Amino acid sequence: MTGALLANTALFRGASPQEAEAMLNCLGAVERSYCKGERICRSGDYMTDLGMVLSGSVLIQTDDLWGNTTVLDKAGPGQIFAETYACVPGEPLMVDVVAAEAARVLFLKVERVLHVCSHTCAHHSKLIRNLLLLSAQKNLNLSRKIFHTSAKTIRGRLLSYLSYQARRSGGPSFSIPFNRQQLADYLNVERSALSNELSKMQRDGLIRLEKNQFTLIQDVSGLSSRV
Amino acid sequence: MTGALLANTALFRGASPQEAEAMLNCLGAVERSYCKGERICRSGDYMTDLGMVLSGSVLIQTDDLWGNTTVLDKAGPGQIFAETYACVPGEPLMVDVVAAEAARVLFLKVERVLHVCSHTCAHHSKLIRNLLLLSAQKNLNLSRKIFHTSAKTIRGRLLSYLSYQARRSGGPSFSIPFNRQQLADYLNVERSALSNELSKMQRDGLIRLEKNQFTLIQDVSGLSSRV
DNA sequence: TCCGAAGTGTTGTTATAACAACATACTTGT
DNA sequence: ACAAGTATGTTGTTATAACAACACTTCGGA
Repeated sequence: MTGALLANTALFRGASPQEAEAMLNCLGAVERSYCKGERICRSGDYMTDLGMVLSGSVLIQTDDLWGNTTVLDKAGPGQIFAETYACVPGEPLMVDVVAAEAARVLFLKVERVLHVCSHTCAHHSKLIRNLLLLSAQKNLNLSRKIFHTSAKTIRGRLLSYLSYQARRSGGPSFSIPFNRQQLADYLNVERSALSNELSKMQRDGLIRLEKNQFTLIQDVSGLSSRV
Repeated sequence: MTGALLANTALFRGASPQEAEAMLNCLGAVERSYCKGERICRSGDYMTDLGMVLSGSVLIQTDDLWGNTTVLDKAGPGQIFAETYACVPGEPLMVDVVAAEAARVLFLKVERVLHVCSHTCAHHSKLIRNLLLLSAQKNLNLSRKIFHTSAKTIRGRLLSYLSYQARRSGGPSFSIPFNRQQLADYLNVERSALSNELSKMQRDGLIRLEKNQFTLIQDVSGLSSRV
């Protein structure tokens, strides 16, 4: 029954529902259920398994030195978490994982994922490639975030981010997947300061915006080519 | 002759020099030489190969919207670069790679790395695991940098970074692998402001420092446990 | 239709970091 | 031992973002 769900995940992509389900044995799969708010992994834990959300959702969060909790990420059905830590033995978890709502989680032993057991597991090697792909993609996302937050000013960060979105959309007009608060969090700035700067940029004729729809004006001749 | 070098790299770890060299055929290896300053990869390129530095060194750098060049990383003999992009088809390079000095670079087709060719390649599957490990490690490094630069104040960033270093060293005294400028770059702040804040923190009795040797005072009772 | 909640924009004040400029170490080669 | 260069710390000024407080808009129920 979980096979159908698994076959649709990025991790098991390429396997049929039957094949996916059949692999679970090799992978030391264990399923657990959690109540809303329950802690699934705790900062400092050493992970030997990666987690895959089967139902509900989990939050990846961290408490800073002063006890403020920040949500870093959210994983829903079919998405995996803690896989990075599980892949690097001896590296303690730097975050907490808690259930955002009632959730079922499947834990897979990374050791078993990485070492092809026998020829009965047809898609095992595809599984490893999928995991590498996920890791590389996460890598790029992290790099991009660092890239977009490296500018000192809010305007600089916005231009970096918006230029990227424009390039990715293939034109000067595009919409972004964040609301203002989320964009502020992503760029690591204050929401109200962000709103303020967006207004100024519109007044300065750099952009036009309507809700989440942006247009980059003045394709800053000569600048846009490289960045 | 390159076998001995290869066998010592993180990517080929586990293979003997002979085995490593023998694998090069399967991997579509091509060696290229570059003069100092020569551009090896250009922002926007689509990578099908990962690069491994055989000799010399290369810089991973980026030009921002205003043309300022920032060095993001440096790769020396045995280290690889652009592997993340090569692992995610269709994702254009966001950085430039240039030779920091005269350099020889080995390019390996990621497609060939990921797909085990035949049983003659004994360590091919180990190679994939090595690549995944490298990717996961890079991931953690990026996450840590984001983590340490998420605080709004310089002091907050320093406390985050220094607490981590203390935890990792297993005690309140430790030395760091950065000079002031490098630390400032890492934390994304101004060098002189960093120096200033370090002095203040010492005056405030939070830390003691002597060159790159730090001691965290007042193991901030109650706070340290989680972070 | 009205209410409340969430999202967004605006403004003024305050805290903070960037910046510039310089003084003081500390290296390193000759 | 000296000079030149690099690294680091110090200070005052200025630019900028955080913060707080509020007005305005959507939007989705009740």
